Amino acid sequence: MVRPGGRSARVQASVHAAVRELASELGRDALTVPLVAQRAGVTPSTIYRRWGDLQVLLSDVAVERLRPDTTPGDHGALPADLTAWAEQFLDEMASPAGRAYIRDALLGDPDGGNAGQCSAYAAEQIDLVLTRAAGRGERTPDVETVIDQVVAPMMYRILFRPDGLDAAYAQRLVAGVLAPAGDTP
Amino acid sequence: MVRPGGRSARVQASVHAAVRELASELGRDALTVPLVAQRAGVTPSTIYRRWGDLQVLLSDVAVERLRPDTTPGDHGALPADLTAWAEQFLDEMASPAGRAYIRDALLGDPDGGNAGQCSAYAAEQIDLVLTRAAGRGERTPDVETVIDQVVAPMMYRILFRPDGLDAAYAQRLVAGVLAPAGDTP
DNA sequence: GCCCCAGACGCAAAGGGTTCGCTTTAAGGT
DNA sequence: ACCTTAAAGCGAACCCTTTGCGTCTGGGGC
Repeated sequence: MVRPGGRSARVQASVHAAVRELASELGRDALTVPLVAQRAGVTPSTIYRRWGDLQVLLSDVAVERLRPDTTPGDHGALPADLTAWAEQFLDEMASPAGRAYIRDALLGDPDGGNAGQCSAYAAEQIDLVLTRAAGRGERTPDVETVIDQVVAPMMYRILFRPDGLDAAYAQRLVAGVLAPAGDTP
Repeated sequence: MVRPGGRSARVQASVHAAVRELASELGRDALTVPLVAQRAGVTPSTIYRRWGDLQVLLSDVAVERLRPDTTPGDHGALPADLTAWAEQFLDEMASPAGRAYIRDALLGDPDGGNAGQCSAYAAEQIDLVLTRAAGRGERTPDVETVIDQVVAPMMYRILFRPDGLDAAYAQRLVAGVLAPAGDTP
């Protein structure tokens, strides 16, 4: 059990900070548990006991970094809102840093909880955009539909086909999910 | 440079075989480089030099296992062909073993080549199904469209949302990509 | 406000995985 | 048949990982 205000919390914060610092100083591949422990002012065994593995620790830190830090902008209409969000999402996730975080989040993930959290972040953002549009009286697709037809294709290509991803692709996906019926010849 | 018929090829085959054997005997998590090396009749340093890392080696083996071993069945019509293929794909990939292979393939993948190979396998199968349908005179969607709207959503859910995946989901995705226009109220 | 106890951390040693320089072998070309 | 070169074998040093035990923090009960 993690005690929110006690020593455990201090150790966790210190270790997470050490990971972020060292990752930016030495590069992600140079990280080792003893190195992180030293920077955090902690013994390696503490990290091994709490996280079990460097990959699990990196997964934890990655999920923190994948949490969106801004709410989707309001451009007055659903197509503009969703397009802007998708473009920003793709831009962040397709970058080398974004890819590394996604891989780390998926990697050291014993029960799939971290990956599920990432998906939940995107779902929240989309739900916010769709709810706002519905409040304006616009017809909106389902959140699941947007995830299937916009988020999933972007993620698939980020993970499996690193080439040829740009804002135009995000625009096409959004246009596809918002098109009521076959106006994409 | 890998010499196809020489000692390098024998070593590679021997190491790959050792990984498969030990993975089924001891479990995937019990694998270590020295263990694999001993079973393969090779020194550990050989594996480290060639693959650099246990994860890279596992990625190599995983891609081999993700290669489809059967050609998609011919059911006489595109909807039936594509549905059958998607159901089988989802079934194989969503299983615990399939998930483990996908993770391994993505993880130890320095340049993204292995992941790209996985995607290429699926694209080949889909292209075969679509080409056959086009030969019958049926109207067919683009391969890229099928990947975006069928393969990508399945993969996304396999990786990020381990729950609630069944054949019905695959059927819905295929129905969606084959529907000419908004007949999914 | 004090005491108690479960859980977490520090410490240190043993074991095993990883790296690296050097040597040896084998495949392919001349 | 010889030469060139890339890859594998070998061994030692280094570092990461694991584990048991003692100590300490901090929350809950009295």
